[in-house]
Amino acid sequence: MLRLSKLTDYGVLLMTHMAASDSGTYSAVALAEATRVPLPTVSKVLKLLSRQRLVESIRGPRGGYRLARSPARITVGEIVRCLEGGIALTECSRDDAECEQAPFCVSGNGWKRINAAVRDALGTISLADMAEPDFMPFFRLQRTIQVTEELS
Amino acid sequence: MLRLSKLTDYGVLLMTHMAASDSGTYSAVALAEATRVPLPTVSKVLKLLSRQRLVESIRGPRGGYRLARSPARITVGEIVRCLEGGIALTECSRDDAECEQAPFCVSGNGWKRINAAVRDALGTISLADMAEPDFMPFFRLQRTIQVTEELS
DNA sequence: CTTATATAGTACTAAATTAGTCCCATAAGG
DNA sequence: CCTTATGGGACTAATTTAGTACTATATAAG
Ligand code: FES
Ligand code: FES
Repeated sequence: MLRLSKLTDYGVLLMTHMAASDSGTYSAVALAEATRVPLPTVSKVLKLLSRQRLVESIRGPRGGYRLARSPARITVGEIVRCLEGGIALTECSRDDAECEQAPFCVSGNGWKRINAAVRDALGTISLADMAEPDFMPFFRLQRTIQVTEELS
Repeated sequence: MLRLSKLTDYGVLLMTHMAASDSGTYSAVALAEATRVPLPTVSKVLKLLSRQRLVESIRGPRGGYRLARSPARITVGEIVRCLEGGIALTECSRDDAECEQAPFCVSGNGWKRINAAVRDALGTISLADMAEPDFMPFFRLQRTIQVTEELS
């Protein structure tokens, strides 16, 4: 299904929640209740997010998590990359490791290009966009103008 | 990793091979040898592709598989949809089934939009593009022009 | 009509990945 | 201190995916 893991789904959900109602910091418990995601899982996801500094953590009583940057400056792509460990549709398109059957393969660069397109799509949508209920993405048009200028 | 299944990878690989050297029909055995993918697996993939009429099958001696349409008219997106059973990054974004935690969820439409972007990216790249070794995707530029015109 | 070749369908097993939970360590406020 | 909260890691269960095998069906050639 070309699916993201549930962990990633949760991650975006949690962060979007934080972006939507910005009451400063949230404890894992509070987020679990608000989103109906099981607490241990919420905890796990936030820990992962905090390692890559997508959220900041405050320990101790009155502690919790808060977004590390403003929602507009955090992209869905970053969250995906953090929780999935990269964005690569196929082995061949990973930046490291070469595919074992490269010598017999004609597809070569195609996948790399497709990946770039997907990364681009994910990298253009911010948490602020996700939190906006009637979000209509004109991101594609923005790109358009940009590229068109380059063209001429 | 936001990965496609290996089956999908194989599918694209096999069909790209058929697109590149169009010697009519290929038997599963021939394709397995050419691509170094294990025969039973090749067989499985081709069967799946044939059900959705992405390849045509000819039974009996001198039989095999061939592309159902010209390479330029088959998109990578179609192959992915066939072998992954759809293109949906999250539960919420599937056309059917509603996500169970929709009532508590703020992300709402965001995923649908992201999916549309990904689908768009996959649907714009054809087998002919994949088979082209030095494929430089101007697909985005093509879109650009298109959209720009609409803009005015 | 018989035989060899090749796909169709399906069922099954094994492997890998992912999800989810738990425990203990650490930090900080009251 | 003692309570609250995160940090890290390890572990188990569940799900998904990969791969294989077997039987049935179609067809071309002799
Ligand atoms: S299949 Fe990996 S390089 Fe093409
Ligand atoms: S998490 Fe499913 S609708 Fe938002």
